[in-house]
Amino acid sequence: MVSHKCVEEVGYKSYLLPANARAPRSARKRRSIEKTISEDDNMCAIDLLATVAGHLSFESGSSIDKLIEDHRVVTQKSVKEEFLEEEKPLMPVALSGEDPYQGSLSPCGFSSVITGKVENEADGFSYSGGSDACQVGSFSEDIKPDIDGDAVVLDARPNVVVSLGSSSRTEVPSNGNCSSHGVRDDVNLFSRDDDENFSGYIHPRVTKNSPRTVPRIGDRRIRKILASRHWKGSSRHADTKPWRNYYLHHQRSYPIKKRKNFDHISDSITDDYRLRTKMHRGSRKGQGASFVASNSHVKLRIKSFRVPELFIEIPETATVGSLKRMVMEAVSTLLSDGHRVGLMVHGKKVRDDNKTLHQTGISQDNTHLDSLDFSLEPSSELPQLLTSHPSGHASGELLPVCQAANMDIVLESDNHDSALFPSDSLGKNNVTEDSKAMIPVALTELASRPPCRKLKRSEQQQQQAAQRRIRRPFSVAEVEALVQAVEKLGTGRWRDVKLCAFEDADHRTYVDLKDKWKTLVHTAKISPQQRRGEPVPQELLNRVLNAHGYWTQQQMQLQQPETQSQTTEALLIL
DNA sequence: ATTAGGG
DNA sequence: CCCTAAT
Repeated sequence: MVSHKCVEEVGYKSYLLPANARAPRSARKRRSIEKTISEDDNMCAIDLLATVAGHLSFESGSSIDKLIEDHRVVTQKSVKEEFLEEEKPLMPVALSGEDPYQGSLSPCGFSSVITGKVENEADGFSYSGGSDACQVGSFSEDIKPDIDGDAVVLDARPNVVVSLGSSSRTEVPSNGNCSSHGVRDDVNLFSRDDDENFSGYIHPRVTKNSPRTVPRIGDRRIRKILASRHWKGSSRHADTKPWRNYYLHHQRSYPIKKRKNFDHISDSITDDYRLRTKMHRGSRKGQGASFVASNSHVKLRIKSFRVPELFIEIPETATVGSLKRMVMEAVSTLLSDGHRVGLMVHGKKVRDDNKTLHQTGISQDNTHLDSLDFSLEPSSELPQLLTSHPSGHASGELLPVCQAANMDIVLESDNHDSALFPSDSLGKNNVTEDSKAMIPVALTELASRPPCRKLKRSEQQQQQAAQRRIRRPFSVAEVEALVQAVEKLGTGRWRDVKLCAFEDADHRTYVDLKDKWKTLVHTAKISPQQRRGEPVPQELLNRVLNAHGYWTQQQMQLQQPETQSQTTEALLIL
């Protein structure tokens, strides 16, 4: 969140000498930006997903390592907002833009639902949210996790599609029109590579000067980093109340636990691989492999992940790109924070984890498979409706959150990589045999294995070494706030800049601000054609240049004895 | 804990 | 963004 509280104090292009504002550090307010959290809890959901997805995707020769490695990998298909009138009071969206400071996003629902669909037709790829694709981004990095032991290497490109359903459904769809006598083996999540990176979205506190274009955020360097870097870090920027963050203006960071995820992928895939190896030798990578049906296994294709009731509040002056990023972050958070998987058969929850699939009615030769639903549920915490006022102060206050827009977010897995799936395996001829299942492990483990097992110490250490904060491009509003703060405070007092303009933006450290200023200065110096990401208004860049020039000069003069007249003169000029 | 600068 | 050295 960007605050402009220092703006009023100084006019445009007015600068203060550094000596003025510097307060003794002892007197400065301290804020604890980072909180500790149980790593295990935090990673439950994503670990689980990693496990599930790992199984599913590996089985079919693809991988979702990219998704797991960074769940921003999403393509948004269509967006439609619907607001429930019955749901009470407040207008869910600040359409007027008059109070852009209160924009927030929060999931309203208690649980999210993953809908498992069993499909056997090639047309199962149809989307539920309409046909007008609206891509907003994805990854393009080629991540190849190295897996020990069986040395399984994945290099497929996951393509995950997230869409906002065109209808607000509160019930778990049961996919009735999908015949279920057979299932394909192409349970896949893979990321569409459209050269647009994602990261969490920071809700702009000020939106009147919003950019006019859909932002393009790209940091190709990430590619290199992701591929080669050995990440280190700790459990910083964790938060046990993920949803609260949305009401706190997305101030928290959600580090991507890459290594951790890889570990789990490795584990699950390794297990899977071993299991499968027993059945079919020689199909290590699964690519193009024609799977031989095996008895008493259920093969499932999870087509969509349903995440109902994400609450999004955003000024109408915000950009489409902003909205997309908000949704993106919401989905990311949903995927990454402590959730467990629930299972429903024909709409009934299956609570007994010890039941066999067969006992539950999940078997290769029945018709229950078409109404098998997986749901994401909060794993431990109480309903994640904790929030706080937009002012960002008192935390833990309860707000009537559920007044809102009722939007469905469907995370649909899809597969367009025909190379991985020979056409004959997609055709109808193999239906019967396909129905006899591959994916032997995934479902079983979903139902029985504790998704979050205790990690060995070595694993934990590895996980801890995987922290990297998600990339959160500065919005124009944030840049504006930063520029104004620096105009006022100078370039050497990032802590004060933080306090002045980003006090409520916990995810923006003074180092971040310093770095951003650095890049801003650079951006301002290069030609517009070379700039990437959401375009920063030239006017802002000019101010960046001005301020930068001024303060660097100021710094010079501080080193060399300065005269009073010089100082005064500088002030007058600026 | 901050600052400054390279990676 | 991360990492480090130096305050």
